[in-house]
Amino acid sequence: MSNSTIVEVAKLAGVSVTTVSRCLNSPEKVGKKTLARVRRVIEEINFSPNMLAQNFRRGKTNIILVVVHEIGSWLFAEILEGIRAVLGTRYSIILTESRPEVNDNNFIEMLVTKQVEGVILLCSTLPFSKKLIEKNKSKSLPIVIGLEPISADLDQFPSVHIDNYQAAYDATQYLITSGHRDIVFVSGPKHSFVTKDRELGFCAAIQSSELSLDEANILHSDLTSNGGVNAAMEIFARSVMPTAVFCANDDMALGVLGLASRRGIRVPEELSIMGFDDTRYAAIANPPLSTVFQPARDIGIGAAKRLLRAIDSPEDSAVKAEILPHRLVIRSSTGPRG
Amino acid sequence: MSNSTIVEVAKLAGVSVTTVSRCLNSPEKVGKKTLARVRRVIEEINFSPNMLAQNFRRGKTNIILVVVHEIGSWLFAEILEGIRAVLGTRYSIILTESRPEVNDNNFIEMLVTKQVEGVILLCSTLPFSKKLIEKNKSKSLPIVIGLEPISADLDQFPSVHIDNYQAAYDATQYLITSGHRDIVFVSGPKHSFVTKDRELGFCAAIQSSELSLDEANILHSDLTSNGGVNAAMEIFARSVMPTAVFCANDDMALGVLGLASRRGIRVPEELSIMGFDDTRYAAIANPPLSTVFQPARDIGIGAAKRLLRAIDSPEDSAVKAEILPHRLVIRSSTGPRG
DNA sequence: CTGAAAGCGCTTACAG
DNA sequence: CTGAAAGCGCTTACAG
Repeated sequence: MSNSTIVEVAKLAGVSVTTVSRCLNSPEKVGKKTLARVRRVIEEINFSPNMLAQNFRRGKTNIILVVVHEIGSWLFAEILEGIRAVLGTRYSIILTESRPEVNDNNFIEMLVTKQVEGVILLCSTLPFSKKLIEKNKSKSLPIVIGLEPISADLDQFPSVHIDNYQAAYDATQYLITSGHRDIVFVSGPKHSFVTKDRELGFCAAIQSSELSLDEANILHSDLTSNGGVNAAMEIFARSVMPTAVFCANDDMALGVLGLASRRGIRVPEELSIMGFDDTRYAAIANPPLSTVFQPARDIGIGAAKRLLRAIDSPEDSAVKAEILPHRLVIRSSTGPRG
Repeated sequence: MSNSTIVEVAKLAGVSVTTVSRCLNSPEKVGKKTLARVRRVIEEINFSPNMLAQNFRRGKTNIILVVVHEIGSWLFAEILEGIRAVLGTRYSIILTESRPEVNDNNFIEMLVTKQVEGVILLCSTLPFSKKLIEKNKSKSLPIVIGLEPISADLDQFPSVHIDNYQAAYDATQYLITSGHRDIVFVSGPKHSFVTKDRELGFCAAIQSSELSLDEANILHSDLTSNGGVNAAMEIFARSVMPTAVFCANDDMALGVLGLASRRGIRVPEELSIMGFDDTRYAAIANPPLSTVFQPARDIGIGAAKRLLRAIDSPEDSAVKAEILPHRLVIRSSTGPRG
C-alpha cells in the first residue's frame, strides 16, 4: 500500500507533481476541474502521501513531548485525555515520566533527537530545568506548564492550573469550621512545588483562625498510598492524636484511611480524613473520601491550547497563568470533631 | 542547534559525507584515525544527525502503536512501563485507546499515516480487527497481543498473557474451599474476551465441585468501579444474598466493596469479595481486597520483546502464546462462609 | 491557475 | 578503508 508516490499520481492525472502537491496542501489554489481529476486518481490508487518525506521536507516532526510525574495515575490520565482531545489529530504525543526511578535522563536527548516541537510539563521537579530553558531560548522551543506551579526559573512559561494555595486554604477552613483544632497536613516531598503551595494554604488557614500552627503538624511523605500509610503510622503513634488529617493528594489519603480502618480507628468519628484531586477511587473508598476536585481534563485542554498558540504564533507570548476553578467535595470521611 | 549537517562535518574533517555517514552508522567499517578525527569534529560542533532525514531515507518511522482499553488504569500503566523498558530507546510509542467514547476510528488512518512499524494490542474488542489483519497481510505489519486473549480471527498473532481461565478457576475454587455455596461472578461486557475466559474458569470450578451452576449468578457489567456498584445494587436487592462475589477485575470489586460498606454489609463476615488484577488500590482498600495478581509489567516486557523479534526477523514466525504465571493474593475481603 | 527545477539531509550501491 | 554520485518523496520559490 502506498508505494505509490506523488509522481505516479501526477502521471495518471496528467498534471505536474507541483499541482498534486498543491491539491494535497492548498487545494484552494488549484482549479476545480484539475482538483477533481487529481482527487479521483488519488482515490483510485488509494494514494496517501509519505509522511516521512513530508516531515523531512517541512522540517516538522509533529511530535510534542509531555512530561508527567507518573503515568499510572488517574489524574495524569485525565489530563492526557484533555491534551489528546486538542492535539490529537495534529500531533503525536510522546510521554516521559519524571520520577527518578525511570531512567529518562535521555530526556534532553529526546528533545534534540526526536526534535519535538513543543513540551508540556506536568511535573514540578525537573532535574533538567536549566537545560530546558536553554533549549527554549536557543531554539525557541515552546513550553507550557500544566497542573503544577513550578520553580521560579520556569515561571516565565505559560501555565494552567488551579489555585493550589486557595484550594488547600478552603479545605483547611472547612475542617476548622467543622470544629477541628488539631489538624495535621501530610504534604509531599519537600522539593514538590504543588504540595508546597498547598502546604502554604494550609498554614495560612490555620493562622487566620485562632489556632496556632504547630510545625509537628506538617508531615512530608511520598505522594502515594504507601506514603500515606507511612505518615499514618507516625500520626497514630502519637500520644495525642489529631482529629483531622488533610493529605496533599487522594492516594495518600487513601493510605491513611486504609491504615486507620486496619487499626480500628473510626472515620470520621474519631478521625476526619481529607484528600486532594478527587481521583476516581475517592468516591468508592470506605468511607467515601472528602476531597478537593481539580478539573484535570480542562487542565489538559488548557495546556494543549496554549501550546498550540505558542507554536503557531511564537511572537505573541502572553505569558500568564490560567487559573482554573477548584471545588470542595465533601463526602463521608470528614465530619464534625468527634 | 544542529543546523549543522553531515556535509559540514565532512568538510571540517576533510573526508567525504559517505565516510561521516559510516562513522555514524557503522563505525567498524571506518579506519581508526579517520573515525577519531570525524568524531572530534562532531563533538566540537555539537552535531547530531537530522533524524527526520534519516527516517525518511531509511523509510523507518521508529514508531510503534500501543492500543489500550483505557489509559487511566493502573494495569495499563504498568504494562506500558514494561513495554517502554524494552522499546524505549529504539521506538517512540503512540498510545491509542480502544474504548468507544474515544473517537479513534482514525486508528487505521494512524497506521497508514504515521506508518507505524508494529502494533501491540492490549485490548480485546476491536472494531477494526479485520482491517488490521488485512494490513498485517499486505504490509507484513508486525502485531502482538498482550494481556488479553483475543478473538479467534486474531489468534494467528503471538500473544503474552496469563491463563485467565485457570486463574479464575483457582480463585473460585478458593472460595468454594472456604465454604461458599452461593457465589456470584461479576463479569465484564459480553463481548470482552478476557472476562469471557475468566467466566469460563469460574463456571468450570463451580461445576467441578458439587455445586450447581446458576445462570443468575453470572452478571455482566462495566469493568469499572461504577460497574461494580451497579452489579452490587442488583445483588443486594436479592431476597437471598450470595455469600461471595468474585469480580472480573479490581475496580469492580472495589465498587462492590464500596456499596457493601455503605449498606452496612460486613465484609467478609456477611459477604466475601474477590477481585482480579491486584491493582495498587486493592491493598489499601477497607478491608484490603483479596484478588488475583497478574504480572502486568512482565506482560509488557514480553509483548515488547516479541514485537522486536517480529520486526527484526519477520520470517521466524513462532506464533505461540506466552503464558505468564498468576497468583492468588488473599487479604481480608474474603473469608470462610459466615 | 500551472509547471520545471532545485533542494531538504541523509544513505547506499558501486567502484576503487 | 574511502569517495563520487544517485536518489529517497516531497515542497517551494520562481517564472509564466
